[in-house]
This record gives sequence, structure tokens and C-alpha cells, in this order.
Amino acid sequence: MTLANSGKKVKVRFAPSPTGDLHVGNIRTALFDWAFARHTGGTFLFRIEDTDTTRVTPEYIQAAIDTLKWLGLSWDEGPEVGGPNGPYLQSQRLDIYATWAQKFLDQGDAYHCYCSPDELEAVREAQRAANVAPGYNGHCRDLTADQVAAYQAEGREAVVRMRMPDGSTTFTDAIRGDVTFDHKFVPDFVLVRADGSPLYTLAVAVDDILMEVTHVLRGEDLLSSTPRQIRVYQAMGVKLEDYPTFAHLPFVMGQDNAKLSKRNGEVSIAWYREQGYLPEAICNYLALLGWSPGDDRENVTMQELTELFTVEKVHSSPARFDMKKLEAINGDKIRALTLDEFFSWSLPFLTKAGTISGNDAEIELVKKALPIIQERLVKLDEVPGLLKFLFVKEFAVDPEAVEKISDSGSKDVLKRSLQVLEPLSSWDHASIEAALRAALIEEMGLKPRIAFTALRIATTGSTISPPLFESMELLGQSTSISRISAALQL
RNA sequence: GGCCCCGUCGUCUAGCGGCCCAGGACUCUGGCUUCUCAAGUCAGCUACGAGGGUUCGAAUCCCUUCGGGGCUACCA
Repeated sequence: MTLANSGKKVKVRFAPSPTGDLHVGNIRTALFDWAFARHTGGTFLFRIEDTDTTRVTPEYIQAAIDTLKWLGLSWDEGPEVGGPNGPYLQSQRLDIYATWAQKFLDQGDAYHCYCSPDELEAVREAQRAANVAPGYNGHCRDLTADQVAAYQAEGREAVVRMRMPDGSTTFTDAIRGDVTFDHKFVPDFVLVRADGSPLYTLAVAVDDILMEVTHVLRGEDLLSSTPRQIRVYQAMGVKLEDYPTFAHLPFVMGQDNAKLSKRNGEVSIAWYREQGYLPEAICNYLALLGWSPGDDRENVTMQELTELFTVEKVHSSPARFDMKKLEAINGDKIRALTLDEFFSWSLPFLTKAGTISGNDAEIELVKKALPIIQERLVKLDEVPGLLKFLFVKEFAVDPEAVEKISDSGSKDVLKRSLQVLEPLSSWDHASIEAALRAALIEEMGLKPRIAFTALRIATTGSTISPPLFESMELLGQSTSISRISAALQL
């Protein structure tokens, strides 16, 4: 089989099964799907695979939609936007799958299987014991009418099983090259449950064909299910050139080299959002997991990603997720924000933390203060902590810092500072700095580090703060002075 | 166990037979800068899993082996 679809307009789909919040691995797949569609000028289709009704919930479906939107991965066909091949929730397409399953039955490609779960388990058990390839043993492949009648008389319910012919399936994976599976290791598989609901293997294959998907970029875990999908295409009568091209993306692993999960790192995108990671940082970092532009370039915008992304540059080997690198990129992206953007991103964190209530005076002060903290944070959730000193009603010095300003040397610094700050007529950071340096450094002969640490603690309450003179300017003359006076009493 | 995929610094990667006693980024360590913290900047540490081939020459090609992972459901 050769690479199909060479001449057609590209259509890529992202088709998660929302059995929980979308996680890092899902998003990396979605990102590659999206980037590939955009790069080729093709269509990005978003489909919800909710055939497993016991695990998929409406909440998870909505969360998946919201997450994709938040990340900026817009789709051309799918939930909310519609499209020519809808509906895009598999739960709304049940009749379609049923029709095809019936057709496969009529054609003899599929058959009813009356084996009970217990019986199947017993077969597998025996196979394991005998050390042979496990899988369905074909028990119901060629039942006579009498045998069927007997099973039905017992009240047994049947699943629909696909008949795998002898031979093998070879397909060309766009990332891994030719992959072959001998059908000896691809047992007859179930298409429809006893209750009549379709399984993934049926729904995914039918939909990819009906929705005219040309490229399937998905996780490596689905690699071994590919021959089953191809078998469904064959039963559907799809021409070889209309098969989608498969590209199986490498895994995103956790620190301990196991598939990423809650145990070895935070995986839910909702968590990253709450922590204050920017969507662009997440996408930039994830893009680097299993793909690279081919040179030393690492900082890419979403736009650049769509220009640079090709499947040829995707790796075949798995990548470990590294929070530190994500943090570094997030810091870079935050620093690259315009002031307006930085403000918009920060505001929700400030109000949620209760640092400000959101009135005009506060907003104005926040806007003035943001520039001095922009290069000092890694995540947006650090903003409230850095600006808190400007807004607290009940100011108090950090208990651990109190002892550092209770010595006589510090008191001298604070006293002398008051003397020069109180008469200061122009309250801007340059004037404040000039006055303090003249008095404390030149006149008293103190080391800047010593002198300013005392003032920093007194005015901001902590040994760590944004630049001191800018902070005092923002704080205002009267507040700065009263805090210094108060610190003298500690 | 069987089938399939994968294997370059701690991590992400560049590398497609000579440009590589292996380059970049993150982390880490040390220096500079400095009012703290950051940012910036300089330097350092550390890798081709192993063994055989092929070749004048291999991280790059072949084989074996070891290691990791996935699948092996009326999950996806």
C-alpha cells in the first residue's frame, strides 16, 4: 500500500474520548492535528468519541470543547460550528453505525457471536496457560442455523464480530514507515456490543471515511488497532486511494518513564490554566515534545508553528514531560507580553486571590505596577503575591523578616530615611533613590545591600520584592513613611 | 508470554557516511552584573545502551543483544 490522498485537500481530525479532563498527551495530539491542518491549508475536524457511555460525561465533553478554545486551537468542523458531515458527537450517529454493522452482517464480513464474557475469559485463560497468542478463537465464526437457534433459545445475546481473513495488513505510517501485522495476531474483533451500541473500532473507521478524513494523526497507543480499522474500510468497500494516511505520534511520558498520569505529574490542562500558564507557552512547549523545526529554534508563536510544522519532522520516539522547561518557556512568553496583554491575563488572578476588588483606583495602580514585576515571574499565579504589598489594608511585616530590622543598625537606617523622605517634594523613584543614596550610602557609608534591605522590609514587608524605589513610588509618600515609622516600633 | 513501536547529555532535541574527540535549549554548578528576587551575560558538567559487522571512514547502513513502552476488552 502506498501513501494515499496525495492529491486531495487535507482533512485532519482530533477525536478524543472525553473520559476525563483533556490531558497533556491529548493536547499535544490536538496541537499537531491543528498545526498540520493549518500548515497544509486543510480542514481541522473535531469529533467527540463518546461511544463508551459509561465513562464519557457531558461535563467532560464541554470541558474538552472549552479547553481547545482556550488554547486557540480553532476547528473548522465539529461541535458548535457544525459542518457538512455532522453530527460530530458519535452518540448522535448510532443509526449510521447500526446500518453499517447490518451491512457487514449481510455481506458475511461480520457475524453474530454468542459467547458469553465468562466463556471468552476462560478461552483467554487457557491460551495464556498454553502460551499461545491470546484472542478470540473463532468459536462462532461458522455456526449452523441449528446452533444459532439453540443459543437464542438459551436466551443468549449476541455481539457483532468482524471476520479477519487470513493474511496480513501492511500500511505506511507517515512517521514510522511500513508496519505489518499478521492476522494471526489480529483476532476477530467486536463491532457492536450485545446491547446494540457500537465500539470504537467500528465508529472511528466509519466516521473517518464518511467525514472524508485524509490524515489520522493520533497517539501511538492506537497503532496496533490500525489493521482493524483498515478491515472495516475494506468491508465498507472503500477504495484504497481513499484510505486515510496514518501517522502515529510518540507518547508524552512522565518523569518516571511511564505514560503521563496523575501520579507522575499534573496532566489536566485545567490545572495549568489555574497555575497561570499561558496557552501559547503550553502549545510552544508541547510542540517541542516529539517535534522540532529542524534547527536550533525553540521559541515559536502559534503562527510560526503552523508555518513550520510538518509530519516529516515528527519523531518516532517518546518524549518525557519536563515541567522546568515549560516554566522557562512560560516565563519567556510572559516577558514577551505587551503591557495590555499582561494586564488582561493578570487581572483574573488578582481578583480571584482577593488582592484587589477591581475598582478604578486599584486598576490604575495595577497597571503602573505590572511593568516592574513582569520579568520576575514564571507563572501568572505569582502576580498577587508580588503586588499584595501595594493593596493590603492591614500591613504587617513578614514574621521571618522582623528580626532583620529590629537591630539598632537597621533602626538608624530607617530613622535617617524618614528624615530625608518626609521633606521630599518630588515623589518619584529617581528622586527617592537619589535622596536615600546620598543619606545612607554616601553620608552614613553603608553598603547598599544593607541599607536597602532594611527599607525593603519596612515598606514591602518582605526581603524579596520588586525594585525598591519603584515600589515606594507606587506605594506613595504617606504610606511609605507611615510604614517606615511603624517598622521602628518592631 | 505473543505481536508491534522505540533507544544521542539528567530532560527536550540537532545530526540522515567524512563539516561531530557530537551543536542548541532546559536543569544543575560557578563567575560577572546588581538595592532583594528575577532578568541579562560568561563559563563549566554531562550523551551516540552494548556487541559484532559493512566501509578508507559510522551517532548515521546491516545483524544480534539488552533496555523502555504500547497492545493483547462487549475501553479508547
